Amino acid sequence: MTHAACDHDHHHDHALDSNGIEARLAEAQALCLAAGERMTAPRLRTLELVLAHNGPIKAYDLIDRFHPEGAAKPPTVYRSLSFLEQMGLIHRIESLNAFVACHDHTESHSAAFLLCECCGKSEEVALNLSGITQKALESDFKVERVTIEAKGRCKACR
Amino acid sequence: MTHAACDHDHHHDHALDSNGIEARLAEAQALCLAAGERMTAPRLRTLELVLAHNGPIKAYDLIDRFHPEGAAKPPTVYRSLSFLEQMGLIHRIESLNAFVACHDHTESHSAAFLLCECCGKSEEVALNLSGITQKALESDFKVERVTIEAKGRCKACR
DNA sequence: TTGAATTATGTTATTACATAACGGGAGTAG
DNA sequence: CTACTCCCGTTATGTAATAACATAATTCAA
Repeated sequence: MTHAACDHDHHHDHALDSNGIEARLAEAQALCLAAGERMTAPRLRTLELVLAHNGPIKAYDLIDRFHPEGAAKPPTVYRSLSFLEQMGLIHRIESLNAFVACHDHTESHSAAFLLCECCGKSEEVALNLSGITQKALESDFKVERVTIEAKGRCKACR
Repeated sequence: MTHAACDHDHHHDHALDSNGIEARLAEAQALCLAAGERMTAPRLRTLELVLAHNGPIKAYDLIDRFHPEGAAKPPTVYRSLSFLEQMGLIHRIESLNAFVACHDHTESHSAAFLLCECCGKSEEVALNLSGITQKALESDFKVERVTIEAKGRCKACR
């Protein structure tokens, strides 16, 4: 982790082990199958790298890690990321220019994120959108997507 | 406006006239004076351009417009933008990589934005943060800043 | 099962967004 | 006056994302 604005260690990890990743990849494949979409090799590889990283990861880090030796070309990864995002398998974090695996497949698509500026990890929380929905209504504004990102310090980094 | 994903016109404007801009610039100068900060020429020019634009504007558009002839250097504008943001005079819109003048000097710094994908304009709304605050509390997460951006269609573009 | 349409990938190049680093000048406190 | 701090101009580079076009894989209908 290259985030350290502090001196403590950042090993309060929940990283998925390889079994966990395999399981998530299998779920993702099933989901695509059900949706009539193709989970191709580069898409799967991209998702694997996102899952393996413990927190939001940058597109160019994915590009660097994509092949055992040498980097991928940017469009390969960016196209995969777009697809995965459309499928609801990952989220883009706007305020970080980064991507994180979706951890809440259940809900009505509007997640919020708690982003630790110290350790770089994120927590996805389901949020009631009533506030912004109400304001939009008052302005006769039709909301399509909502981005909610809170930056600060997580429990372990306080 | 180069946003048109539609064919109607986008002249539902509230652009400030030059008097309005002058007034806002004077306010800004007063605010800096009160804060013991310097409102220098490049900062004032940057703010002027942001105010003159009717909606979020990109840094490189500011760079292009900075001088009557020829562009400014990026650091000139980015430094000014940082300063203006710290002073609460402008907001950065994360999901657009763009900047907009702050329209609500009164409140406890957490604005939300309604961003029209059709005409490119934004509306700043004051929002109660109870939802995310509550979630953060549950996770023992210390929130520093919150980004809330809703994309969709404004009243005039429905 | 062949071939046309669609969808996805590979590749090159470019565009867009943002900051590092350094030298110099203007304001200011001792 | 001078040391200090803050800000600016400039060059260079770093980082993020997409345009455009060629090729390959998959699908589906005839």
